[in-house]
Amino acid sequence: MEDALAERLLPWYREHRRDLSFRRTKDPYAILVSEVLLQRTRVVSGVPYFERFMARFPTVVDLANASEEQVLKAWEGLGFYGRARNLHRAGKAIVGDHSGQVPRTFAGLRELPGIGDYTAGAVASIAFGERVSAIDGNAARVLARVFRILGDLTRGEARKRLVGIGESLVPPSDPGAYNQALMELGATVCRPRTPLCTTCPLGSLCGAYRDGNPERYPQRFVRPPPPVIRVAFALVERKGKVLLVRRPSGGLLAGLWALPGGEIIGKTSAGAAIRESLKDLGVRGRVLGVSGRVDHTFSHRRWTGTVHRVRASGPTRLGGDALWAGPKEIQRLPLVPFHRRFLERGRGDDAAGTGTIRDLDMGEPF
DNA sequence: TTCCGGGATC
DNA sequence: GATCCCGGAA
Repeated sequence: MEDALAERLLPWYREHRRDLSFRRTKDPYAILVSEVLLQRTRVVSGVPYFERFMARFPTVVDLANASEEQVLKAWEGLGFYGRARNLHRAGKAIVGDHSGQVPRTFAGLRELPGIGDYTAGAVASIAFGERVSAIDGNAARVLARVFRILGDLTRGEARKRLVGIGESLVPPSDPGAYNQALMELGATVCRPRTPLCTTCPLGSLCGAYRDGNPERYPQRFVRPPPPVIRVAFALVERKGKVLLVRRPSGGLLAGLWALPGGEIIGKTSAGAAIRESLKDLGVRGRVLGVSGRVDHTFSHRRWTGTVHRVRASGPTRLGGDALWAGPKEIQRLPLVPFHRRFLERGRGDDAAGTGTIRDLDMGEPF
């Protein structure tokens, strides 16, 4: 079985692999970028980001010299923004501690921020030919089916079995192609639902296929629906500019610029919540009405609520984490993706279809 | 509209 | 064990 898998996988891969830009490079830095960028991200949605990222930061020195804001801007829309910050830190470490050379071993790569077992294995095998495994979700699904691994593949005994089997199968020659082949098979043939077993190069090497129940693997576990959290944001206008605040450097949407506002605690009204957050920023004004709705689901919580137009009055002195943004800044800054549409729609009259929010003290100046 | 899949960190 | 997003499929 050991060699049989690789022997079937490699010819299949040469024939069927998708022609993707990140597969055309041998530059270890580019491979590292692509692997971080594809963490928890589908290949098709990651590719345009990869191309833009490499155009923007062609070398690790360019990345290391960039500001965190510039890196975040290139990441805007991809999600899991901690990845961007970690990749930036990794770039600085490569330049600062490794003479600008990407570490050539699994162990060396594993030390970099944002590089876990998967990414270290992928870069070590693909860029440097080290015989290590790289088991992403696609590869895990293939192995779970071939070897009929039951249980939760992310932890415990099932995880151990998966990793043990995965490591034992990596061939000494071209482990990078082998790892990519396994992942590619999972992505395109051994799909989560309705796998294309009739065209699979593994055929009856696969235990689940022989049993006639490939979809039984890997086992799925119920994911409880995320808690719904009320939010309210303010679209504050003054002299054609809009008020933005920088989100904290840790946590949700870390480091992105956003409309002021956020989660609402308890029974506070949306209007009151907005007045409160603007008061904290030293901004005075009046809430005019609702200009849109937010309904956005993250990994672990769901935001639902409203965006309110606010007319600011009087002068304001803003700190470093707040600014009045004109069109130029709106274009240049990394923004919360689902806030951007409110800014680009411009001054937007109170949108129809959002329903009228009855907030009796709405128009009060504050 | 809901569901689901895809790694790392602390 | 809890935190961190998005887009395509259903």
